[in-house]
Amino acid sequence: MTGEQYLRDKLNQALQTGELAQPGDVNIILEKPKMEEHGDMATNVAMLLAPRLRRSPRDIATALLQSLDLDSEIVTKIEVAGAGFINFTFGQSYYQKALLTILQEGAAFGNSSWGQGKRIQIEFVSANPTGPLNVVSARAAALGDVMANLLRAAGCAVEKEYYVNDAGRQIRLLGMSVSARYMALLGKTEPFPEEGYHGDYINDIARQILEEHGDSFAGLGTKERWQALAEMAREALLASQKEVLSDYGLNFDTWFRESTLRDTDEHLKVLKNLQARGYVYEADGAQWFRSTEFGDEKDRVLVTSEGEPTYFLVDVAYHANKYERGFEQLYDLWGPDHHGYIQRVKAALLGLGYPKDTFDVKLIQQVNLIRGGESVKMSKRAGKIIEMKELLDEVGVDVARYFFVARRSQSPLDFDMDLAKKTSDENPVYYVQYAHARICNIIRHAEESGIAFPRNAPLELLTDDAEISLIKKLVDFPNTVSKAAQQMEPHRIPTYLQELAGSFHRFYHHCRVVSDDRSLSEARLVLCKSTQIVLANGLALLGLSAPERM
RNA sequence: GCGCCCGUAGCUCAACUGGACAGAGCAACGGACUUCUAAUCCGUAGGUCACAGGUUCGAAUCCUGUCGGGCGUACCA
Repeated sequence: MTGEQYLRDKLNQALQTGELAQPGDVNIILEKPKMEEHGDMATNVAMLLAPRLRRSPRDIATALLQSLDLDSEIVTKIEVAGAGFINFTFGQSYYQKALLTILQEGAAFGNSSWGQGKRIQIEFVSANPTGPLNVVSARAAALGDVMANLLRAAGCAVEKEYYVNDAGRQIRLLGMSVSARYMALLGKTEPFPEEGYHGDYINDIARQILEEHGDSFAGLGTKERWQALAEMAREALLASQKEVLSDYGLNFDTWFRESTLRDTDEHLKVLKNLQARGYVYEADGAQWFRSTEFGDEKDRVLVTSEGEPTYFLVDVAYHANKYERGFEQLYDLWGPDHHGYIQRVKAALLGLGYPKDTFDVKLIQQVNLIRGGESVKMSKRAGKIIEMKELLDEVGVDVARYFFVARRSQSPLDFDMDLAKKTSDENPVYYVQYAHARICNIIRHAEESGIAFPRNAPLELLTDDAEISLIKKLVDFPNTVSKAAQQMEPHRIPTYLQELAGSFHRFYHHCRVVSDDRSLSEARLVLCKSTQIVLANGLALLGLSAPERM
């Protein structure tokens, strides 16, 4: 049991039995004070009760302490401070023993059961298979993967999904684009589509198809050629997307194809469902959804006047399909240019009767690549994009993932290529990894010096400030992980790891681990091992390697 | 015009969702390698939390307005 849980239980007990007994629930907030003088854990519960009890916060705090029954081994100091905070200080033995929990739980340390096995699906990247993945996809990929890891650690049953838009207009354009290039390679002219794809990769694909299949497509009718080439190009691009993501350490549980919805007319069933519920009307020859009834700005078209189902309708069917597969909570990660689209999807899902607040969209803000102090302009239309693969080749997987995850996802990100490429102290990734490698080295050195890892180390010897503050940081890990999961804020993990690594490096310089004092060496080895576990667990959540040597 | 996101140290970002004196890294300056890795550590300096009101015991955080930056506002996907 963590110290926080212990205090929470005791406070609840005091609030139910003592003179301050409360009829209603009191939401007790316990948190780690910023300043060390304020102890290890503080609560503002007295201030929250003050208006209800019509007594001063300090007065309530004092009374509360009377009915609070705490083990003096665990909590060594309690005080009422400031406007009415109650500050608790844990004893050194509490912290020393906490190390045993870390060793015991190992790779599971940091996990919690908060999610209670809730079935969650998180869908991200989902780029059209009409081109290579770009750096924005790389950011979404890192964030989605880490969010999934966090939710899993918090006890949810999470699946990662990639939605493949393998049907519709953009695929037709892809086929026409490739076809134009293919014919050009054969010396024949075919007009390039107005809104076609201009990137060099289109040419590469055309050339590859020519090499593998010769000129056999030239003899087909135009439409047949377009379709055949569209399919081949689509599958080739999809395969290369999968490859890049896999190199990135990201493997999706499901690749869901839009065509499976269209093939089974699932979008039409959804349309009927919405009609049956009275949310569809006809105007100007099109079928409209009354999304304004659910707070959207205007109603939205489901079927065009030409009789074509809109992307929106298929997308609604897709999300309905997710629910039908048994997921209780859906998350999508979208680019900032789609924010206007959120409301209408939510509206449609409510219209279909799915529970409120079970579908949420996290917007991932754009990525600004900085090279030589200047931002690199990207233009999709001109085919000038920075490919994810280029980025990974240049800076490596660990650095890329770390940089993307270290910032709040809703803030635009300046990605400094020059900084990312530096293998020096300016680069924060190595700071954390170095701490891990350093510990591995200490443990190796201890073994060489004849000190095996101790079964029962005298942990009470760990009393130095540097040692205790390192342990405090370690003990905070589970709390950090579950907060990050609950708020869907991956950036908390890099921030935490940065601080933990700092605590460790400070300890390293202040306290020699392997020394003539065998007992002390053993105790410090346990501290090192515990730190190693937490660093490794944290790096694993981020999908980064935990190097044993650097 | 309307809607969403953002504005914190010279730069890149935190601040546990309303808590106590706003913290890190980089850059600058000054120190520490005969030691378990100096990819490290110690110290100095750096702030009107964009601005103005409001809400309350208490605001970087909530509400209103203003100013800046980004994005969106299709019977496209």
